[in-house]
Amino acid sequence: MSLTPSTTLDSQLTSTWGHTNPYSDGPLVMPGYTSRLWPHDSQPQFWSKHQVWEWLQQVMDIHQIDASSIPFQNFDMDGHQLCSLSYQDFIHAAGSVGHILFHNITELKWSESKRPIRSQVKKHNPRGTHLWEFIRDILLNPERNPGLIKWEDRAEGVFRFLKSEAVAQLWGKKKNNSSMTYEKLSRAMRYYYKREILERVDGRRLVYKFGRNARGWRESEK
DNA sequence: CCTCCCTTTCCTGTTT
DNA sequence: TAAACAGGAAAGGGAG
Repeated sequence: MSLTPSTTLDSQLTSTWGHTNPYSDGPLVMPGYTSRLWPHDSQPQFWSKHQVWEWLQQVMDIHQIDASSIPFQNFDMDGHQLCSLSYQDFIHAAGSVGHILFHNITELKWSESKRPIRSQVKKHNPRGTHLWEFIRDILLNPERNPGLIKWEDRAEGVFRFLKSEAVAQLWGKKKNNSSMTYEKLSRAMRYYYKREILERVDGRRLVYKFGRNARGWRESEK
């Protein structure tokens, strides 16, 4: 087996991710999906902006609501700000979805005071983020992931891998598998065609398109 | 212990 | 020629 020299990948990842502690500042590899939690993870008032965004994605997924239903930019705030919003604030920010969000965050605040470690965000997807969700989250965090994957057609959900091996290494890191390669990652991607999580894009290398069963990637409506 | 689901690994062949 | 793409086959492994 021949692999691209790891030094190349290391430098790609290092330049992309820097040396920040992945558990301290809006990690892409989400703490809620890994086995170890730290106390603040379950306390909404201590969430970072990224964690608020992560929570939004989760609630939308759980309720099978498309991400285009609410303007995510209205929730560009940290956990402290989120927790201070009134019911009316939620309705103003998210319309009919507002009451679902308000209910959810209220429950989280409540349950936190009784079972500090468990939160409902964690319960939903204990097996961890699936590959397509991992890819989606990279795409939705351009400021944290410059140059890994890029939208080709934002509205249609078409995207292209720019640093395929770097993404594979990152995926491997999340799965604690240092031997992950794009070759193997792409096989998993191809299985998504049948499930219509991805649609085939012919003739364009490293290009994929989200399918009807992929949720949470659409641009927010204005 | 078993089953289900989602990969992961490996492979052979094809295409760009 | 190297890198991607195509899928079959089978193993891995976590969750229930």
